[in-house]
Amino acid sequence: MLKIGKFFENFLKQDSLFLDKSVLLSSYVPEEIIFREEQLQEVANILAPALKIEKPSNLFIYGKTGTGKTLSVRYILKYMHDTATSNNINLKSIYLNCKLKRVADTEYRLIAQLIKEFGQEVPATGLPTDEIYNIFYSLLDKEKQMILLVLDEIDQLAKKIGDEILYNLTRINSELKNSQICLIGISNNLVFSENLDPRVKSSLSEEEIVFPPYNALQIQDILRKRANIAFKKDAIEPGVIEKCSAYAAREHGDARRAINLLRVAAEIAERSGSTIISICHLDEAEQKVESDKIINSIINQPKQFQLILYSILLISPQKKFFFTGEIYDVYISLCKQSKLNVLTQRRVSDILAEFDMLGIIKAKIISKGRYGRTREIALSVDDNINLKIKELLEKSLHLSN
DNA sequence: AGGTATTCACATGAAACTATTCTCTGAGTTAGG
DNA sequence: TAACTCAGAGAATAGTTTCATGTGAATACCTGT
Repeated sequence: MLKIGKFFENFLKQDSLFLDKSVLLSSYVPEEIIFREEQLQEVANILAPALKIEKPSNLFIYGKTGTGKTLSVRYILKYMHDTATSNNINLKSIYLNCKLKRVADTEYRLIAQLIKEFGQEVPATGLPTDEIYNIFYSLLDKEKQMILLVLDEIDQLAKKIGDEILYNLTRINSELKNSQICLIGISNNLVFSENLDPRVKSSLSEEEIVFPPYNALQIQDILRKRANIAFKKDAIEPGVIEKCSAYAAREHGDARRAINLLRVAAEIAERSGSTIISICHLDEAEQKVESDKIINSIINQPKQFQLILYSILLISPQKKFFFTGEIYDVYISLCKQSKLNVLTQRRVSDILAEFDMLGIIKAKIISKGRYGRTREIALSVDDNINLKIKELLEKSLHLSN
């Protein structure tokens, strides 16, 4: 029996730290949600009329990432759904995440996705948008029903394609005879509705609820609660939970991040054969989470993006800050070398802005007075990740030296 | 010295273009009656 | 004549280019002392 065989043997023998890993995944909905009783009650109050097929007020929920918005809504919807089915009420709830690429990030696709929820398929392209609307309307109006439509990360949708679609959605009700639809918007962006068309704003946010961030103590409790279900007893070294929540609280009370961190730490601990999750595993996890996030976002980028990033990496050892023009020059020569076609500076500028959004670089727009205005760019990852990325890019772009 | 005006090197916006994928429609073609 | 094929028109979308306009402050250029 060879090494690998032995490895699997050991793997089987070694008992897992986990009792139930799914508890630490973001899809998990806990039995009870702590520190959100108030908000839950409010949401419930607002949506309750739906059970009597009376249209509830449209609802708008704000809060930063990891404050339990999505979780709470899903929780409420689940209970409403249960109540509805046991009382034979025709209530349907649809949850859509508007950020998901190729699912609900355009007007056409959003409606197409809704149609799909009603069990019909429409082609992904080829039909005019109003045709899609018509199909949707007739589908909706076939029977008397109440529909709760949850649009998660609705700010992304509005940012990308404008607020016209939201206006259309709010007006659906006046087109329908039998059904009624209630919109529940969820947004990470606290000022999102400020720059919305006033008509949309008033009808969309008839009710508003804000989810405040958790503080470090609350995150600790949340983590403990999950950890109790997820891990065996005494699998966690004291102090780990505290530190984990401190990481998350430092951001802005992002509970999802904290839970994720804990899961990764546990995985690392398990892989290293440890029977306990210790602080050092947590530190390692933090690094891994960070670098995974960045590396993942890079390998999914198209070639041109990668080439531009590679240009940045080429300059970066030489100085701390550099400017759009410098990167563009390097980029052009790289393009010539690898005979890719050259993008305009306009485009490169946009791509740099996207890198900034992704957190790969830190860009600040500065004015150098007589010498123009530009982005002052610095890499925001540390050197060892940096090297990894560079290797990765060289491989994927087939270039060396 | 102090105050304006210029000027650079991009940023930012809007519109238009390109290529790809897909539907729908109607003309032309084919096979069977 | 019904069924089939296939090209062409029209849509949606992503990625890009073209054209146009905006911008903050270091410098150049005045001005009056």
